[in-house]
Amino acid sequence: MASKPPTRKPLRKRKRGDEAGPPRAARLEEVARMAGVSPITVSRALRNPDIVAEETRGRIAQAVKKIGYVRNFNAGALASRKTTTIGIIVPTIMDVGFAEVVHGFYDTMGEHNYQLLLGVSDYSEEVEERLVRDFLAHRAAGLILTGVSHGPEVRRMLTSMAVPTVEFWGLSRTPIDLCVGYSNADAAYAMTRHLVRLGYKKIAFVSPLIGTVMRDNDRTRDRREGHRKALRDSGQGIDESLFASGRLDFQSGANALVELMGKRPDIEAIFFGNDVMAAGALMECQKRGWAVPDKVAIAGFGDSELATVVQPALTTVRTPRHAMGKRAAELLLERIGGNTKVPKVVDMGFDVIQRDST
Amino acid sequence: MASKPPTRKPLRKRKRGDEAGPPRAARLEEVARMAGVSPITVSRALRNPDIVAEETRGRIAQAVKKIGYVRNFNAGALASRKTTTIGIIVPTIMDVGFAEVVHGFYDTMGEHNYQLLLGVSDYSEEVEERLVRDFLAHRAAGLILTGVSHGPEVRRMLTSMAVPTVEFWGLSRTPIDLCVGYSNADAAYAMTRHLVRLGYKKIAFVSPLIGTVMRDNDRTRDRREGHRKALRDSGQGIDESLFASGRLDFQSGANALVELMGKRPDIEAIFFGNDVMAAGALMECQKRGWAVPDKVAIAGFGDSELATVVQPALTTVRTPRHAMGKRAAELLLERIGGNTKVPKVVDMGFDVIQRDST
DNA sequence: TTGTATGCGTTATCAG
DNA sequence: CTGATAACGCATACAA
Repeated sequence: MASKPPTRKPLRKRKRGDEAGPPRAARLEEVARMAGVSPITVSRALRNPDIVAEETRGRIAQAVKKIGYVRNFNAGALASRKTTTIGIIVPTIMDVGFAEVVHGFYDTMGEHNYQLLLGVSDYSEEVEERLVRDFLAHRAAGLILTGVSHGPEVRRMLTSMAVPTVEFWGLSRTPIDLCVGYSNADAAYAMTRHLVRLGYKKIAFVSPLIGTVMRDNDRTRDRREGHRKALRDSGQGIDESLFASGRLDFQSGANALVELMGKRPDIEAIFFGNDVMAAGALMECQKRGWAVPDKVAIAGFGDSELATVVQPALTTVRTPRHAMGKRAAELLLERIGGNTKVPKVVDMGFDVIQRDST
Repeated sequence: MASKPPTRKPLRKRKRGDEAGPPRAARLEEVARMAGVSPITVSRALRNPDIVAEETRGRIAQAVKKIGYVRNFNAGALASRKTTTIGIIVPTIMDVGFAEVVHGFYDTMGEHNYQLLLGVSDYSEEVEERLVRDFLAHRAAGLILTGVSHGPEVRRMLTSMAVPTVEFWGLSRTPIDLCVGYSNADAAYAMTRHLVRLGYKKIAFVSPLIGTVMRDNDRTRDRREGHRKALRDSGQGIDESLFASGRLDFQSGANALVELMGKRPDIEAIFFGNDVMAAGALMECQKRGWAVPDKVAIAGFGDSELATVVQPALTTVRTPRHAMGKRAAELLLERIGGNTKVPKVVDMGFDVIQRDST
């Protein structure tokens, strides 16, 4: 009995999915058959049309449309070990500040045909770690993280898997990979110095608290510390009764105002760590007929749209939210493209905006 | 020469990735080897721990940790033809309304270990179609779309690929698959009837416009039509000079107020199609010393946080944003789970909230 | 410019 | 409860 050449096609025993089941999506092969080419040519026509003859491309396009073929990124990712998926993690999307960064980031990445996996950490490092793990399971081409403080496991995973990563909204001396933001401490410092220059003496500070279990975070802490340093550098002592905190919303801003003025009527200015709280306080002043800035000056942080609408317009710190997102995208794209000479830490700066509330 | 049994492992010619290249992520096989089991057992231990012996599971967990193994969803998706990825498309994330729906949706889906692909359409059907195609390429397990008006190709793709889909923020008589929302027309109708009941006669309406090229959308149109119908049903004629429109932001709300009152000083109430514009108008009234609601009453739409903070508090329509997102998630989960008896259209209702601005 | 052979890392299926 | 085998649908490497 003559030995046969090794069987090349081990006759598919068609075990899977050949019965009823859900309608199976079309494959490259079917498009190829209809267009009279090989699957790899279809693959090429879809990913890089230029390298396929125009006439061939036309037949393929027709077949694709007729069959209603939709690419399978999962199969592609497996074969190429590449994805066009980016993971971004923010503490919340209910804060327009984060939404604005996501927006800036999204626009730029979208132009380059990347898709965005959105993760919301609710200010929890534990949740963040789970999200990072999930995104890595998707083999995300890159990751964007909020802030510069992350769990050790997050850092380990990202480093060991060598995933391009950008941390935003802060400046880190030891970024996981890349970092784009501004110094929250310097920004708050600048505002307090500004208030001192305007002649205010008793300057209170209100820290916004967030999360389901109310707490602050690295950015908020940095702002408070910047404020304290400014007071010291201005020769003013630190008076703990001039510090308050509250949930990051309008009502808590109003409450903080009332609480502070209640126990320290000599307060001349209040610096809120967030525009929303400052706006809440401003409206409370209006209700009570307290003159701003004559009875008490009010400053915010963030320069949200509110700031120019409230009466009087709010003095605040403008942070580069949209620009941060955009820059993060640009850096990430460079990094994914293999450029190793991108700057590790990018300082986007900030501006103190003097308006009528101080 | 004795015939050998058929070679099972056709000696991998190790063509790919065996040289330098980036650090290759660990595979199931390596974990399996270290734990002394087969890869499929590791796979099972990771996906469904209960069906693996506790002792085995322990060894596997150890190996996973030591190696730093991270699952590969792409390979898993290919093999199982399933993903835990959901695509959600909203017109923008800068509007807290959409952010709130996403939030409600995200929380519920997150609990069930789904990941979210975020798409922003910028109110464009063309962009929406591209996003749907991308999400289908990811083989998303389900899709969430804003509104009930979509391009024909979107409907075709989703139907032919039989992807569980929920349209939210509207009620459709012919949903692509499922639909959860409320009637914008009825909601606006209810508000205008309410204003009429309060005794207002000349009631203006302001339509918010959105997108990079300013335009309205099905939801905004429905609100305006609801308002018109309410006027007709109240025996009032339609006076086109009582209609205005403007970009959806504070300033445009203020502008619309000024414009309307300028040309029609007899206006008694203005119904804004969005709270943000209404709040802008309210603040403008304050600046100008116009009494609200005595000189002019103001109503909004959406019941955003602002509504209770502005002075006077804003009469508005409360829409079930968070609940819509949550319900959409629940429906989608049922649908993905194979439940075919879920309701196709879910009406979440709305509430007219009477406050001090009317 | 197009095609052939092969592997990507996992899971469904069936057998034990 | 665990394992052997065969897909899953596509893209890389190389050849033509």
